[in-house]
This record gives sequence, C-alpha cells and structure tokens, in this order.
Amino acid sequence: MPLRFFNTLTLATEEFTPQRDNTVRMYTCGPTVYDFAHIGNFRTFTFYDLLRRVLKRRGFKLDHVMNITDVEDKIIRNAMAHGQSLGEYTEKYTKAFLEDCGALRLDSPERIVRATDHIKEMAEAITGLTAKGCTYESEGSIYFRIAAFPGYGKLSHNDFTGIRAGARVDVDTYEKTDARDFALWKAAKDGEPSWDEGAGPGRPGWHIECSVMAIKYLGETLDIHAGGVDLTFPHHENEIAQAEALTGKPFSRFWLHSEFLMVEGQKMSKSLGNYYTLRDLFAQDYSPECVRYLLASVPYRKALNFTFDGLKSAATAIERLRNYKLRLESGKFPAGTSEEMRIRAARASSAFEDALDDDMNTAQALAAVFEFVRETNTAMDAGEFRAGDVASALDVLERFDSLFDVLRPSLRSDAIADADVEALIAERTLAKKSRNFQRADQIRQELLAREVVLEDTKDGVRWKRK
RNA sequence: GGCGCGGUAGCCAAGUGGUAAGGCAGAGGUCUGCAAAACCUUUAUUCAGCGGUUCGAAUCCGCUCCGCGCCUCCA
Repeated sequence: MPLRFFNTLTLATEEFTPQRDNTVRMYTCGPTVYDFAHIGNFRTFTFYDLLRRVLKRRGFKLDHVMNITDVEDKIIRNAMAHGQSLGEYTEKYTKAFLEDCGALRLDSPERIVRATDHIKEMAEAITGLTAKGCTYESEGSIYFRIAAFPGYGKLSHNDFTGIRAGARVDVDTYEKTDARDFALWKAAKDGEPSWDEGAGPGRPGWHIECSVMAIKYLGETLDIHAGGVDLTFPHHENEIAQAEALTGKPFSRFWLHSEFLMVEGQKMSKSLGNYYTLRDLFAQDYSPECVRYLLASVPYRKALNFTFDGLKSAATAIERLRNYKLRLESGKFPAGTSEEMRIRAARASSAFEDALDDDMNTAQALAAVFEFVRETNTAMDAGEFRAGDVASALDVLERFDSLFDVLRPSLRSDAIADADVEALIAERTLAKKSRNFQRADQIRQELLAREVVLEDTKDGVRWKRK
C-alpha cells in the first residue's frame, strides 16, 4: 500500500513520495520559547516524531528542519520583566524544551535552528520582496502587501478578495493599509532588542523566519511542511505568500496539520486550571511513556481529548504489552514452529503497516498489535505456540515499538540495579523452597517499594520494573 | 456571519455503501501458598435526531440539535 497523507492544500489524501533523491525535505514549526511547552504543544511535536518514524520506516532519508522562535512579543515582554537579555531568557526555555523532547523520546530533527541566528537572511529576503514590489513601509515597519500575491488564501481556503482596510479593528500598533497585510519587519522600539541588517533598525515579524530558514536549508520547494492546525491561518498562509512571492515556486508540496488537544473535554486554558506541562504530569507520577502513548494513539487529524483516565488507560495498555514481551522472552515453549503463528505474525505486521500508510492511522495500527497479542497468548495457553515462533512474535512487537517507543521503561536515577534485584530473587526462591512465605512476601514487598514487580509463573520467577 | 472539523458502548477510539476493530473500566470463570500475569466468556440489534436515496447506510444526500478550531503572531 502506498504511503498517503491528507494534504491541507488540496483537502485530499494523496500518495506521498519525495520529489528527489529519496530524501524527504521537511520543515515543522517549533516552539516559541517564552515558557515551558504544554501538553497541547507536545501533541503536535509527537505528531512530528511519528511522521519522522513513518517516513524512515519507508526507507526515505530525512532532512528535517525545525525552528525555535526566540524573538517575539511575549518573549520580549517576559525577558524585560525578568530583567534578562533575550538570549538569557530564551536559553532556559529552549533547554527545557529539548529536555522534554528527550523525555518523550521524540526523534530529533536533523537541524534545529533559531530565528535570531538568521536575522541577516530575513533582512535579505525582505529586500528581495521589496524589489518585487510586494512590500510597503509605514513608520519604519515593513509590511507584505497581500494584494501583490494572487494565491493568498489557497491554504486556508479563504477568499480574501472582499477584505478592505478598516474592515476590522487593528489592535496592532503599526499602521497597515489592508487588514490582512502582515508585518515582515517591525520598527525598533525603545528598550526592545533590535537588529540593523539592511531592513532598517527593528526585528523580524513572526512569519518570515520560517520561510527563510526553510528555503535556506531545504530549497525553494519542500516536500512536507507541518504544524498545528491553528497555524494554518495566518501563519502558514503568510509563509506561502512570502516564499512564493520571492521564489516563484510552490513553497511546499504537502501541508500536514495536527488537530487540537482538549483536556477533560474542555479547551485547555490557564484560567480553567487544566493547563499542563509535561513537568506537571511527571510530578504526578505519570510516566513519559504513558503520555507518549496517549498522544500517539489518537490519529493526528482527530481532536484528542486528553484525560487522566486516558493516561491511566495508556499506562495499563503499555503494561500489557510489556508483560507480553516478558512472556515471549522468559516463557518455555515446545520446540518447533507453527505455520499458523507465522501467518498470524505476517498478517499483524502488514495490518500495522497498512494502517500507518493510511495517513498515519495509529489507532488502527494499535488494534492490529493487540489483536495479535491476544491471538498468541491464547495459543501459548493452549500449548500451540512454539519456541520457533518467538522470533516472529518479537518482530511484530519490535515493529510496534520502533514507532510507539514505549516498551522500555524510563528509569529513575535512584532505580535499583539489575544485579541487586536478581540477588533478592534468589534469596526469595530459597525462602519459598523452605516454605518461608513470610520472608518471600517480605522480599516481594521490598522490591515493590523500589518499583520492581515479581511474578511467579510455572516457568519460574520473572520480574519487571513498574 | 465566513471557512473548516467532529458527534460511534461507562471512558478513549477505528470503521466512509455490505451488515459495529481495538484499548481501558465493569461482571463471571480458569490458574495460584498469597499476589501478579495470562486466557476464556460477557458489556452498542446500534452509530446525535428526523427525513430521503439504495437490494443494502454509522458510512451518500437534505434539514435540525450539540461540541470544537480558525477568521487579532495560539501547537
């Protein structure tokens, strides 16, 4: 089955292949580092991770650029309020963001680039746009004239031909001649950071950094540009206008947008008290894996209702898969192989792949895995699962985990060492042999307190981390 | 008001013309020193409501109700 994605540009699901070299040139909108990223942000960043893994699995090479917006109104305001320089302030949240990505096991883009490292290129691009007659200046700021770009609105599927200046109140303090015109360059204000690289003293508007950095690293036409659905308009629409007005080429072949996240059925907001960062969740003892699983399990184009019940469900589901893996690795099975099991494993693998190929239907992919787990567990109980079937079953699990990446527990820094666990298990086995169940239970309790769970099976003791 | 997305079991959620996946929770059972794990059985005659098209609709069309996003630099 071909790999297919829903393209916002065409509102259709289309077959995807990179334009050249078997390399996917992809740009994704990263965080604005004015605070810790929240769980809604990470829904989108998890979507990028899954996208990367799906593309890699297909054998494509990746050249993926993600930006860090480190100059912007809120950042400037907050940095000033803290008496810090822009760099001091954004460094803290950039570092926190990268740590959070690590905790969630997000596969890192080939390049993570900062807006402030590309001011000169942005100024050059603005000069280029001016040369093409797409801009105008007003009180030291430079604006993009959307009337100069006939395709404006093609991504968000809006018709702006009727929009006129003054059609709505402009809260921006800068003067524009058309309501939809947007700032490419904002004139310097007292006390605010500014640059003078050829566009006059000031700082870049939000949209220009993405167009400029994407083109610089990936070329004039990207294979994929992705972001949260709320960026479709105006951010991505404006990126298209800038880039295409400048190059005359289509900016990106595919536009992918991840849907919104809600919390307990409501819009997440600080005033409702349902606004969470990853740190908040980890502090409540939810594991990074269960957050990752929950975010990954709902297909990216469907609004995700993030609930604490959902987190607990995710943790239980992960446990089941880990237990299954443990059973495969530690169980004793009769020699030989089973043709039936070989077929089931092959069927599960192809169902898993097909679901992902279909615009990354992760929910359906999960169903294929769980169905296989149930089938093979039943076969094990019935004695029909053979030692020779372990490899193919582990392969299904490996396929799952190469995408979902939740089977390996995140170890705490104070975790007990494997060898110490094994030693206590040996002692407990002796205690059980002499029917000293009190000591046996005591050891199990001790280990449980250190997040290690013991299970007695007919093939002996096995253990796992909680 | 404009554009777009969605309403499937207690919760989460697949399925877009052929007779309701999967996960979690719940109930019963097998196994067990205890516990855990695992498995089996069970939980939607029905897919927001109404009408229509069709041999056949959760799936297509129309209307209604409800929720959400964007339309002011918010993933």
